[in-house]
Amino acid sequence: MKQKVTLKQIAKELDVSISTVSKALKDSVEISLDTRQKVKAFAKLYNYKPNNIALSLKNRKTKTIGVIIPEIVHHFFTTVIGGVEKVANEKGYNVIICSSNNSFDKEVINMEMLASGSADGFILSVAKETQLKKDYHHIQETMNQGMPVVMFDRIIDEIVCDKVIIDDTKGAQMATNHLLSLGCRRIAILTTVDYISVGKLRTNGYLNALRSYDIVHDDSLILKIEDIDHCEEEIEEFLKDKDIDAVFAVNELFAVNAIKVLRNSGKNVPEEVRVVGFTDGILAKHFIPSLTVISQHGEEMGERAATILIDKLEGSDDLTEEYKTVIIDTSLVERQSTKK
Amino acid sequence: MKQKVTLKQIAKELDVSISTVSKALKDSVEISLDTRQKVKAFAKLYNYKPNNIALSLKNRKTKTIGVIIPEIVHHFFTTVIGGVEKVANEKGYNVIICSSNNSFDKEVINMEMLASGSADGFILSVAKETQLKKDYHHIQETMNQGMPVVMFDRIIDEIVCDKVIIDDTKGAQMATNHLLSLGCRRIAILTTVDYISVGKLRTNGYLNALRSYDIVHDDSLILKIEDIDHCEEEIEEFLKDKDIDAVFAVNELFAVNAIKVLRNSGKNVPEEVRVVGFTDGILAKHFIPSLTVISQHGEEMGERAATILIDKLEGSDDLTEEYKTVIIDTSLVERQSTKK
DNA sequence: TTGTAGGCGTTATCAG
DNA sequence: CTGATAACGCCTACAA
Repeated sequence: MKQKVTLKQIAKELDVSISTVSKALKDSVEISLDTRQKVKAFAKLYNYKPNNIALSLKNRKTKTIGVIIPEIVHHFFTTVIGGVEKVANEKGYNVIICSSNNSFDKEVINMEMLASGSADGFILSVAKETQLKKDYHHIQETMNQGMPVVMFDRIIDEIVCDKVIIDDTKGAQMATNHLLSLGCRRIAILTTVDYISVGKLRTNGYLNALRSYDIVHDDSLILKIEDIDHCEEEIEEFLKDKDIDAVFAVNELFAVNAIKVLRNSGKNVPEEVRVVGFTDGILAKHFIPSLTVISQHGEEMGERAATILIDKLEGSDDLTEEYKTVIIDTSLVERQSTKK
Repeated sequence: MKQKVTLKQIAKELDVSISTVSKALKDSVEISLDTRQKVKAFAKLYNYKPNNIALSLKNRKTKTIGVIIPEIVHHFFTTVIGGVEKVANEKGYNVIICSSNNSFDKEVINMEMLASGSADGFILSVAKETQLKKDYHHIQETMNQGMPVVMFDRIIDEIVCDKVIIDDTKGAQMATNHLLSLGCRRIAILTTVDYISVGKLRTNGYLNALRSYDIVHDDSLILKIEDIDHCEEEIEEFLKDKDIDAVFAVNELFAVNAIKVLRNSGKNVPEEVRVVGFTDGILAKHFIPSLTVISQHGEEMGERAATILIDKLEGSDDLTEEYKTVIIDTSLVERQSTKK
């Protein structure tokens, strides 16, 4: 079992110095054509590849991006990762992905681990627990150490850094407006508890839309779901005997469960109740009826985040004190769940 | 913007030598209690963290596992990753994930990139293209360089290494048997083209099951789908006017589309046609009717793969020439799509 | 045209 | 008890 070949070994075999080999491999004119060819042939033969670790140490950069997300088994996040990977690979960067599993502690551990030499910068969507706990020292610290951080989707207002988000409020407003424009007036919303930033914003969008139609919102039509694992029960309880003509759900799962519950109680979607969801995932596309949703364009988010991060990484270190917040457009994808 | 603190800096500040600092931080008895405390206090204050890169270089290992999968936006694979991350993190390993996007070239590039210093070993599920092309030099090479590789799910028989798979044949047989035991006799199969290893195996399982019931298989009931993006059309064309009482689909998407097509042509699932899928994902759980499927226990696969890899990484380098193939049990998850 | 030396951050060995 | 030195693999300025 042969080990990896190093410059040193090649040098010894060829009886030249290490730096000669190094230069020859870079086609430096300092080295005679003859030696160059000899070295390169030898290197190819032994399948020489420079050791990334050594390069990282020398150059004080790893050429890898750390991505930390709340859940890896989640279509939206993997879509974003797809976007990140795409531009990262184009620009010669590696991507390390860690999931915090929505745990504050795991987020901190992962971040510190990657920050101590494994990554040059971060793309981050914070854990639920972090949003609840409001403890952001780990993020602040890695930024203080000079590593750029780009947050996306679940961001933290108090932290000053680059951000890529969608306008959740506007998206929710768009969704609700769509229902209103179809004539719906008693629109229920299935949302999350307030400490989830995106849930709160989407609730606000819903309220805005109602207001713009001069409708006074009815608190009994608002369900803030605490436990996503038991959302079906919560939704069932909530929708029971409720007089509504539409549902706006802040994610796919809530939307699908709403349809299920409605159907079980004899109400058809979209004929009697229209449903709009948020996030354009697998379920939305393949469910019957297929779901009208607000698409977040996850891949684009990932691409933008990666572009910003890499620009910062490669830009002159001086003018880095500018932070931008990019807002990705959402769009309404009309499908069967709101058809006439 | 303060930079990361190094031993050197601490040493200078405290006016001691680098090695004293290093030892003090490790609580070496060589160092006086006094100095130890001083150093540690200072280190804490400046939030010193040893630089992973330097450690990697020194120790000749990175403590990270490279995972290469065909698609990141895929529930099964992310489930597996979840399992890998779980045991990796427990054992102090990092996980780098790269997707090959089912491209041979990207698989090679990613593998070489990670192999040249970024990872100590690999967990790999090969790209479609690689299976088609049958070019495995990159895998063989990284193994030759002494890096262990564990393959899972989409494996390559010709490569000798550790493997974690399910018994696809048996799983498919179980699925088909279930349909047969319910009295179905004209069972269609929606499968993939043969070069996808798992597709072929599942087809075999289907055939085995029929054989065990002394049923001669009917080629007109076998659809090998080429283009997964247009599977709905293919399925529609195929099922049109077909006299069947059950469908076995080798993945969720095929199953869901089958149900859709059947319903559109006026056949109810499960009343008139029963459907079984493979892979227990989001769709299976939430579709209406919910899908009876063969569960692959992805998380467990990931855990096993990671355990095997880490054992190999940490085991004595001598007795590494043993390779095992772990077969994870599949199980039938009964849901509505096969209910009476 | 080639080689030497120093350094990236750390640890281990050995000398003081 | 403390410190100097070498080494991990690579690169580069500066000799020779």
